[in-house]
Parts: sequence; C-alpha cells; structure tokens
Amino acid sequence: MPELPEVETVVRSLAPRLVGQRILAITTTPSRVFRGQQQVITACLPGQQIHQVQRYGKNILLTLDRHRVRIHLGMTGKLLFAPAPSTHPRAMLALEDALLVFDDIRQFGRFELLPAEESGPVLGEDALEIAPATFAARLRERRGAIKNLLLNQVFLRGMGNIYTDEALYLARIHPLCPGFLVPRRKALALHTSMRALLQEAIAAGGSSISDYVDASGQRGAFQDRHQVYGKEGDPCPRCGAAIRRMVVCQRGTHYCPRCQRMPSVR
DNA sequence: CGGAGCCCCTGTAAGC
DNA sequence: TGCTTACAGGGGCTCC
Repeated sequence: MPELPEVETVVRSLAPRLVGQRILAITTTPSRVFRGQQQVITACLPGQQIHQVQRYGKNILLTLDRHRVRIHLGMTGKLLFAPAPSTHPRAMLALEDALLVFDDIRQFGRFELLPAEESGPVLGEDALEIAPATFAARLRERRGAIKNLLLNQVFLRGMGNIYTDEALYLARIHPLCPGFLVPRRKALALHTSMRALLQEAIAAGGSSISDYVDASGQRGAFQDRHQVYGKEGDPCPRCGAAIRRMVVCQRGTHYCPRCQRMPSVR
C-alpha cells in the first residue's frame, strides 16, 4: 500500500525518464480510476510535454503544457515502465523514449486531469516538511485520536496506515490518545521518529507488503524492518509484550500494550 | 469537529 | 479438491 515513502520512490524513479518527454499517444481501458474523464484524458494528453514530476502527499503530479495529471495509487496502483509486467493496465502512455503503464488491480487509485496550476484537494503540510513546533501545536488543537489525525490528509499529508502504526510505536504513543493529550515532549518525539522512519523507508525503496513496486518493477525492502505492523502476537522488540491488533477507523492498528499506554485520567 | 459505518474493488487466505 | 466467505485498506461519503 503506497504511502509517502513508496510514492516518493516512484516519483524518483519516474522523474529522470519522464521530464522533457512528450506524450505521443494514450490508450485506456474503461475504469473508475478516470472518474468519468476518460474521453477528455485521451483527447487532451497526446502532444503535451511533461515538464515536472512531483509528489503531493500520496499523489503524483505530472505538469504538462496545458494541464496537470493527478495520479493516486490507492491500494494497488502502479506506474510501470515497459517491460515491467502489468496485469491490470488502465492507461498506457506512449512517450518518445518509453512506454509508461498505469496499472491498478482494485481501482482504488485515480488518474485525473486538472487545470495547469491545480493540485487537487488542498491537503495539510507534508509529513516530511512540517516543523516540529508546528506539528506539536497542531496536535494540541485537536480532540481526535492521534491515529485518525495522522491518517487525515487534510491534517497532515503523506502518512498511511503502516507508517502511522510504526511512528506511534517508536514514540510510545497509544493510537487512541487524543491529540491534545499527547504531551509536547512526546509530540516532538513523534515528529522526530516519523521523520526518521520516512527517510529510512525512502532510503530502503519503501515497503512492499503485497503489490507495491517502483516504476521499474522493483520491490522495496523496508517491510523487513517493521516493528509492529502485521506483527500481532509477536513479542514487542522493546519489552517483549505481545503486539496487539485493534481496529481504528476501519484500519488494522498494531501497537504494544505495554509501551504505548493511554495517558492516565485523573 | 469527530466518530461510526458503508462503499468501492479484487486477489488471497482461511474455513468447510 | 473445490467452493464460499472474510479480509486487506485509501479515501470519499453520509449520518448523528
């Protein structure tokens, strides 16, 4: 499931091969990933040059001559350069020097056309860029559970289920702890561990749990360094207590019941 | 604001 | 072995 590090890895593998290239042709198969824009997309993309490839949270933005393409990988979306194998191609872009395929098994992703200057919905600050003090101050303003806040892209952009569980574990914060009840010291610790975690994951090429691969079809390596995600029942690497799993906003949530305590109410 | 619940979608794993 | 069912979850939506 692509989150910030996976999307960043994809963008890095795409950029050198896309910038400056002209889109010669595009073919699509009917899919909800186009949100009704399939006709417009096939009509508008050919002939335009790609000027920039950026990450905006978990979105990939391609800046063209007259438009911008916003790609979200959802759960199983991939951007692949031929000849990397593709099983569920939704869009195929013929470029001057490459063939790029947007593949998405479950179609939770999106491939949509935006006006040139737009980036889609306005999201919160990037998880890798937000300043520690700002992060702590924002948390203090909210009553919602910390896990929900970190997953909320309008609050903070880039974090997904896996890295949220890992970051909360590293900072020893219970996933259900309300934002304003996270002590400033722990909020700063969370900022530090989140940043380090994301950077290490990017350096490892992201986490490949099931489907994720970069644009060359390469899997990431960070899944081997997860401490709690997918580790229900395993001993906590720090204290040995059994890692627990619960559901928070419909997401499997993994944590150490001993290391990650709720603040005591008194 | 915030939480709960549902939906989309399909491959995989578990259960019978 | 083969069928059925549950589950995975990013994000968008409604409802209270």
